[in-house]
Amino acid sequence: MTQITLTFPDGSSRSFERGVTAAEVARAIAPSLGKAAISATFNGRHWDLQWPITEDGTITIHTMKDEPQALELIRHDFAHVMAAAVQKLWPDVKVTIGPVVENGWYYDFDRDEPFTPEDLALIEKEMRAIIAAREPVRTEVWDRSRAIEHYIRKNEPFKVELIEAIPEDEPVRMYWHGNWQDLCRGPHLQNTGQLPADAFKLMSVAGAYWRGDHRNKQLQRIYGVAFRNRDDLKAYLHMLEEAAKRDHRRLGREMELFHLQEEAPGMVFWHPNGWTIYRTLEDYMRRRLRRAGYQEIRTPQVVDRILWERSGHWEAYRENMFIVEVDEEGAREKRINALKPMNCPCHVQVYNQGLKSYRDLPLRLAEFGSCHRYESSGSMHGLMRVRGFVQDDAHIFCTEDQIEKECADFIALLSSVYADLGFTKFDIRLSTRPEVRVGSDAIWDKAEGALQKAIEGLGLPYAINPGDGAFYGPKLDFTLTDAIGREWQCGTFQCDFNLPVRLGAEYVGEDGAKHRPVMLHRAILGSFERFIGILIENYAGKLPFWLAPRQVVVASIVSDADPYVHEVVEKLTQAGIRAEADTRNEKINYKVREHSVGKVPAILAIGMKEVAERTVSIRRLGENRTQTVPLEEAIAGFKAEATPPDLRAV
RNA sequence: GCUGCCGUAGCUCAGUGGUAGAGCACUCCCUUGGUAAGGGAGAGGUCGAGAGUUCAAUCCUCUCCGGCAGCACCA
Repeated sequence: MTQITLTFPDGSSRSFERGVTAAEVARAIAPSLGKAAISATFNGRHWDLQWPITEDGTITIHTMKDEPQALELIRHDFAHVMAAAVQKLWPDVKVTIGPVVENGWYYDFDRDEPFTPEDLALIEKEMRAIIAAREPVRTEVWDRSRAIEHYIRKNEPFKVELIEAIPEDEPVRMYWHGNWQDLCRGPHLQNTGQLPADAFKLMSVAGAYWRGDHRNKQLQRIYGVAFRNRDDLKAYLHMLEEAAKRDHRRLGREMELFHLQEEAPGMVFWHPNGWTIYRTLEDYMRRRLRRAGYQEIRTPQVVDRILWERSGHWEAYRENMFIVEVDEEGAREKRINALKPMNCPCHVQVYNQGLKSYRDLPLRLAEFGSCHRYESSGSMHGLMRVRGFVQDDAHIFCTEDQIEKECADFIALLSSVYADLGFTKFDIRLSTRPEVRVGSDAIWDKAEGALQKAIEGLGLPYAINPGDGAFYGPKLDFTLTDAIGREWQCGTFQCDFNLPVRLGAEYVGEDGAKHRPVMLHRAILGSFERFIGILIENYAGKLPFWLAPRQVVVASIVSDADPYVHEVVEKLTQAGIRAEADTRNEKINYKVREHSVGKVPAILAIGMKEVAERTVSIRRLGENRTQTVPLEEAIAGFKAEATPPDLRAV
């Protein structure tokens, strides 16, 4: 018949005429809901209020209170309103796509002239005008050929391409915001007046390739952010400022950790403070690896191209390698070497020395391997992406049957290391066989199964990325979440069926015959440089005591206290604490401020009272109260705190 | 690598077709001060590099180097 039954979230249901719109349903429930409604979810799909409903189903009416739906609509409508504003200001600009992204949206335009910051201000003004005009939003389904013709006539080639890519069985939908029309899946608000004119901001313009492919035309992408109200926008902008304050490039300078300069782009100059963090972390990792059954090795930085040809890197990776030519007078021929971009081929060389027995497996070779990669200029970023870096690398040579155990042990180690370094949440992603690959299906089955069983055996959740494995084997990626919710892929565990073949790695099995070992590439931190960048940002520079480069500064309040200050520093130093004296001719306020800015975890202020009582007055970073304790007690406390987590008594 | 923006004192930034300025930091002096900047004085720059236009370029143009944002890349 012409009646349909709609079921509501509370389980109740009502019948409506076929073709009823969600807007009408909302009004039927309550006039107030009719006014507040912005969209509806019908049978699991987020949809416009104005779209006719023609079948039974479950329906949820959304209002601005439903944050996810409200934000999706707001941001999506803003994308359209922005595009409308741009075409109003510059009618010959071609439109492409404008999706909702985290915190806002972007829209890609094709325009010869670049958009300037002044243009952004103009666009924002025009957008406000469109919002103020309360332009109605409407939608229609168009015949495919009509839509294509329409866009050919309007000279919008990108839209034509988009329509052509829509699957045949999907409708081609058009939306209008006032007179401005766009191809769009929806859903949208009822009118532009529903947009919060004071809760959006255009952030930046940047180049972006059409459909993300660098062979395509580069478009101009305008990014905007939008929220439900002004306060949310302000909170977001404030969060951005806070994030900028914990930028490791800025903190690296303020805390005198490292610097970068033109003559060595992407290569880190570590200063004493930064290098202290680095070595503390390296010492920690060395202990953890040794206890986990790894043997540390060291292999050459500069290696003849012949080895890279044999490993296959020369062919596949040459563009990204630093090439070293020796221009020796009288040399018969010029040898071409490369700075190693990775350690694995060298590790196979170590493995290949001497005949290996199955009794030697698994053999775990670790190296804090210094690598160089010629990263493209645009991709470098502080410590996070550099050209010279050191990996906490190791390769495990094992049999196929040992993969699962090695994988499980690795994940346990990684999890414990992350926890020690302050990261309790991490995700695992399993990448399985790609179309182009080496190795038999049997070995892929076995390896993928081993990885899967290892994770499941530990009871950990994981996601699968089908087809995303390397050509040489399946892999696990480990992504940790930092203090402000950002995710960083650091750890990796990769099976490799290729390199042992290419470089001729073998072992003698129980049967007396020669076999290929499987090679497992694995890293926990990834690179020391990047991981230290992540640590700095995670802790906003306030590193845990054991990692802090300067753990204690002892500051005199009056110069008569200087001898005692030096005595305190000496005692702390003897106890293994990284302590410094500050006996400068400055007031204690000045010293406290400076060392607080420098993120020193503990400042000891010494006046004549402390000298007389042989105590110290401790001020901890971030606290503005002090505690006066006997010197020996303070030293014992700091000593305990300075102990790395893996060396603490349980 | 691509698009856009940027490069002036150690840092953060202002500024002008006639060879430069602030705050902080630095040095010295005064000050010995009890928990986030005490006061005064001084020193400090080939205005990223090169070429061009001009009587004259830090400023305008071009090339290069580096940085920032995004895109692409990260085997």
